[in-house]
Amino acid sequence: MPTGTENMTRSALRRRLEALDDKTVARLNEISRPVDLPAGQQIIIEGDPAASIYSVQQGVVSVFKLLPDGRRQITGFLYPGDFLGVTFNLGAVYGYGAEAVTHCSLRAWPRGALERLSEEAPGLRRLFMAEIADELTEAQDRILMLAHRSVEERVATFLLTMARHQAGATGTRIEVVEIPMRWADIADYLGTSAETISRTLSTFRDRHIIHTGKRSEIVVLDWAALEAITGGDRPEEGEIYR
Amino acid sequence: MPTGTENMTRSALRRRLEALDDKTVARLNEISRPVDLPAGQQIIIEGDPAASIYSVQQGVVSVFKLLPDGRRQITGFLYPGDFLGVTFNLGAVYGYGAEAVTHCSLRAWPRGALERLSEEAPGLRRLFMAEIADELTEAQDRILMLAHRSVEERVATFLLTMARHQAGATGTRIEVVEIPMRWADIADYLGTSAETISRTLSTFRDRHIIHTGKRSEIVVLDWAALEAITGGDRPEEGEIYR
DNA sequence: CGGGACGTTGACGCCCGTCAAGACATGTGG
DNA sequence: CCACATGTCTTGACGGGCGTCAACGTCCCG
Repeated sequence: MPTGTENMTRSALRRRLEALDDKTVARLNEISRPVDLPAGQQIIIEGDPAASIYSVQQGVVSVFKLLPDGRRQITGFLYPGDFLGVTFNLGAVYGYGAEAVTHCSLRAWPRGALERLSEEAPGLRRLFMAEIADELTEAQDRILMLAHRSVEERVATFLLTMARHQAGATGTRIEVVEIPMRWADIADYLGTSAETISRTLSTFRDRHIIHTGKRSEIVVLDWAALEAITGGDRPEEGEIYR
Repeated sequence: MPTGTENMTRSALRRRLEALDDKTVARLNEISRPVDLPAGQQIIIEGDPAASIYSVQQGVVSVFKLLPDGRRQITGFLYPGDFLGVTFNLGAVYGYGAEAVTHCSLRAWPRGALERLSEEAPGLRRLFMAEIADELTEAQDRILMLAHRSVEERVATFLLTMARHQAGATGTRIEVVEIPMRWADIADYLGTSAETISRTLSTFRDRHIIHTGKRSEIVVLDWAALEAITGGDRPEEGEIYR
C-alpha cells in the first residue's frame, strides 16, 4: 500500500492535538503567542537559531530550502493545523526557511518552554514524534513523485491534494479549487518550472478537464480524468509486483 | 547550510549508540538475536506487520518502495551502524521493503520488547528520535537532488557518498571505491535508469575522472573534478540568495 | 496611466528514458 | 574443462518531455 497517505496522516495529527488532556491544552494556550503575517512575509530563515515552534491557524505557509545556485526547493505547504519548526536538528537551528503564501495567523511557542512541557506530557511528545514521522512519509511520497512521475502526473496529483484539503476543511463537496500560491511556487514544489505548470494547466483546460476563470481559482470539470492522469496511486487488487 | 549533511548525522548516530549507559546496552544485547543473510535475501516486506527492528552489523541493505507499475524506488542504502524498521507508521506495519544487497549480518530485536525498553531508557528514546530525524533530512536532501540536479550531478554525489562511507569505515584515505550494488539499484535510488548510470560512468572514464577495472570497483582519479560536477553542495561565503 | 509582477504561449534544443543488440561475467551440468 | 544459460553491463539509435529564453498579454496598485 504505497504512497497517497499524506493527507490521512496530517488530519490524524490534527485530531490527536484535540485529544490532549485539558491541562496540557491550557498550558499550551498560556505560553503561546499569536502572530499575524501578511502574504509574502518571511517567518523562518534557514540557519537561524530555532527559537520558536509555530502552528498554523489560518492561511498557507511554504517551507523551503535555498540552493547554492539561488534556486529554492519548496519542501512543503502548511495548512491550518500543521506545525512548523518541530524538526529539531542537532544544532537547534532551522534547517529550512518558511514564508507566508497568503495572509496568515500563527500561534508561536518558545521552543524551550514547549520542550519542557513535552517532558511532562507524554501525549505532546508523541504528537511531535508523529509530526516528524508524518513529515518523513510525506517526503518519501514526494521522492516517488519526483523520481518516477511525469510533470503532468505531478500537477494532477497536486490539484487533487489541494481539492482534498479544501474538502476536508469545509466538509462539503468542492468543484472550485483555490490555488493561493504562485505558479513559480508550485513549480519549486513539484520540481519543474512555472512555464511548464502553465502549459500543463492549459492542456488540462483544452482537454476540458478543468476550467480556468480568475487566476487562483480552478474549476474541476472532470475528476475522473484527473485521477486517471495521476497514474494510479494505489495498486489494484491482486496486482502482481515485480 | 543546506544539504550534504547526511553523513555527519549518520555517524553522529552511531557514536550516540555507544554513549548509552551500560545497563541499557547489556539489556539490548540480551534481547537481540543475530541474523545472517545471503545477498539478495528479502528482509522486510512492505505491508507486513512490523515485528522487528534491526541494526546492520555488516554488509549493505537496500530499503525501497514498490510502485503500482511494478517499478521500485530505493529510498536508501543502509550500512553498518544504521537501523532498519524504526519508522513505525500508525498501523505498526512496515511502510517499505528491504533486502540484502550483499551478504549481511544484522541484529534483530522484537519491536515490543524494544519499545518497552525505550520507555525506561530516555537515551534510547532519543536515539530513535534522532534516527527518524536523520531519515527525514536525508529524504529532504534527496528531494533536492531529484528535483534540481542532473543525472551526472547525482551520480557524482553518489560516488562521493560511497567513498566517504568507506573512508569513514576504514579511517584511511581511499582511492578505490567499492560499489556492491547493481547499476539497476543505483538507478532506482537516483531516479534514473541503469543504462544512464552506465553511460554516465563511461563519460567519467573517458574524461579521466575515474578508472573502471573490475565491476564494483571504481578508482577515482580526480576527486576535485567529481566534486565540481557535484554542483557545489554548500553556498559560498557571502553568496546572495535570490 | 505607467510600471511591475505574474501568467501564457511559442520556438528551440538537449537531456535522458526506452528499445534493442551485443559484450562480459558467473554458474551449472555434462 | 567446455558448452550453454542467465544475469548484468555497455553502447548505439531514436524520440519525446520539458527546461530555457524571449515576447507578449493581463492584472493590480500607486
